[in-house]
Amino acid sequence: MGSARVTASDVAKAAGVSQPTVSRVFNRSTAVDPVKAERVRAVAKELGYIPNLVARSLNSGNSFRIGIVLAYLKNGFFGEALQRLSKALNARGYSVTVYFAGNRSDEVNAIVEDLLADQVDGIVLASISLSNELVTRVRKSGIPCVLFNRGQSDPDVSMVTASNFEGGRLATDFLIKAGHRRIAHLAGWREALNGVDRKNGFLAAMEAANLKPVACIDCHFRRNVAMDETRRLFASPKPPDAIFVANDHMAFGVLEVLREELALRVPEDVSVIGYDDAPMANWKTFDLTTVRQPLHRMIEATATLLLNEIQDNERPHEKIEIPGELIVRGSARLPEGQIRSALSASVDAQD
Amino acid sequence: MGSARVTASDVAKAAGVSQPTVSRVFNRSTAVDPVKAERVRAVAKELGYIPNLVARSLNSGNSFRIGIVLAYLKNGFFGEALQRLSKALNARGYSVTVYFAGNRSDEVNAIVEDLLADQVDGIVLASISLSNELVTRVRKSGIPCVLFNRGQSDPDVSMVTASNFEGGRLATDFLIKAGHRRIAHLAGWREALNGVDRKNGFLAAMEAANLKPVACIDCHFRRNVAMDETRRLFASPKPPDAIFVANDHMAFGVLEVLREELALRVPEDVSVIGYDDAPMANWKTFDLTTVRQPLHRMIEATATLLLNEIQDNERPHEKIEIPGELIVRGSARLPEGQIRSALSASVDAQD
DNA sequence: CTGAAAGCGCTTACAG
DNA sequence: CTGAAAGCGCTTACAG
Repeated sequence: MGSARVTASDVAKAAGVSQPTVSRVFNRSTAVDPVKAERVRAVAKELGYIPNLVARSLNSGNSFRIGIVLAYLKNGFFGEALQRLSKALNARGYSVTVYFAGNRSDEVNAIVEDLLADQVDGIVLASISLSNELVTRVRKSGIPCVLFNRGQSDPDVSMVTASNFEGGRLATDFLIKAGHRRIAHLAGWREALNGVDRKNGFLAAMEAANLKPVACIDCHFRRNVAMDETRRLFASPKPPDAIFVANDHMAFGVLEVLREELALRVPEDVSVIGYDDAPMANWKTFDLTTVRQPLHRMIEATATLLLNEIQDNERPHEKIEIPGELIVRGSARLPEGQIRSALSASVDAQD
Repeated sequence: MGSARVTASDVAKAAGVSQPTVSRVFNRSTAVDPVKAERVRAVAKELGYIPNLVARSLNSGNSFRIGIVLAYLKNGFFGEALQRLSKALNARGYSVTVYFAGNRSDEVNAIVEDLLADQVDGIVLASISLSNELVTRVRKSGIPCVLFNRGQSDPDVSMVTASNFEGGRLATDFLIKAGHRRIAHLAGWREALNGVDRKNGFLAAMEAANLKPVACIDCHFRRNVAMDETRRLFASPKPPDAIFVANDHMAFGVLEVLREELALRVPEDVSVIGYDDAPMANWKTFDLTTVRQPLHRMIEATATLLLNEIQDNERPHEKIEIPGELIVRGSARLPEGQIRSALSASVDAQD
């Protein structure tokens, strides 16, 4: 219970070897006589010895800890991302410490100090709404860092994003092919490349089809704003007949306004497409056609990229774009001849 | 950039004092001559010195890290809990490392080893579905530990829960007062005291009113199971006219079945009450009457309890119950004369 | 393959 | 108030 933890020296004494030999058995840096190694392992197990990672950190210079900085976790997407990232990094021998950052300048300072004090080996910046100041400060620290799902034009950082431009185009093309001509876009946040790219994909698709957007409005990725803008759109003389929304979270709000307040039918009166394929998107309540963020592959790419940079600090920065996929459900009209994905039913398994 | 980190010795040299003096300035263990202290701080700032917490850990025996063990983060409740807990502990000088535990025995072993290797000062076990084996192993490790929102009958651990029994009674009384007589309960998970207490509150309220439950079914806190059981209930000759559901996540599924599949009106045909006041409960789409978990106070209690145990390992274990609150929205009929809470509109602010 | 030695960057008695 | 010294539990050249 309160008894002092077993150390390598305790094991060494009990096994009749030197402490460094015990160390070698556990970090396999050098070959050890198999017989002795076996004995050490047996004694260690008996005594309940577990190497102290703090001590290892101090002289190896590696803490085997990764800091992940988030803005909030209400959006289920980031919760899942955190869980998967944590598992992926654990599997590679790292533990994950979380830091929640507001956007106030003093908070940014505090977070950066914490990351440095904690000696993390690498950092994942994982929320769209993290300030550029934070990114800059982290870069200056020299600690390897990857932006997850948060593009930035600055070429001097590694990042992993979904191919948001392509996704925006995919969604918009789908609406156009279904015969929609009056299409609006409720966009993300102009400060986040993420949303900007989706918007640009939307605009490109519209232009290619010679269509003018009914509207294209920055909603800051906020549900309430998207709901207000929807009300406004439908208060106008010529409302849209289709809306591409920059993420699912906002799209759920849009659906609510359309159905509950405006008594419109979806998709008969209005088609709606979201972005993310959040866990709730396949609930019958929403049945949302959306662009899936390939989370699993994004996480793997992030973990791999980060560990590569940790191993080789001189490594050039990389940008990895993971292509998305349109998940067809009931909230948007189908193009001539197209049938629904068979996907929606199978995804709910884990909840 | 790649340059070596500034150490206390560097600062000492530049400030013309000894290294321990620098240390004293930063950990305020002993008084230091104010003039020198000022000089040290100035030099430290100039050189960008930040004390290395890993080194401090090694000899102080405190890592200033807390491990929080979770099962999953899809449920927004835990995401928010994690965020708040992290902030609360950060404010007290601790960083938070996350560990995701499955229920397989080998996973449990791995997690416990990781927690020990990482030298966390304390542990929060924060998911209903964590195995008892994990709890036992953690307790045996002697590391201070608090169960968050996961009751257990074993008196030998500290825990913080909402008063689930009271909450269950509160919800059920409300239904009874509104005139319901055919009430069913879709329960949580018999292995989790959490759900069991809610169920017992339900049963107590029913008995006090001389009512027999139409049904009382274990749904494992799983949305899909709750949906299936709802279908089954309404396929029976005498279905319920009110359902108390053990958490909001399941209640959302119940509402979906009632409205979309069975074309029933809520609350005219059936009243529904959930539990948690999850962020989505106040969306018009759901408008769910529910028992709010007082998350903020639960988090504060958890942080305080844990730090108390860290400071005094001999401290007797405590169980803290935080009373809940019924949030009245549109999914349940109102008792004679009662009016809706004015709350639902004000909560959405942050999303 | 292996032990003695030095050292990672701090904290903390111990003298003064 | 402050410096010299020892030590936290490991890893890693260095000899052998």
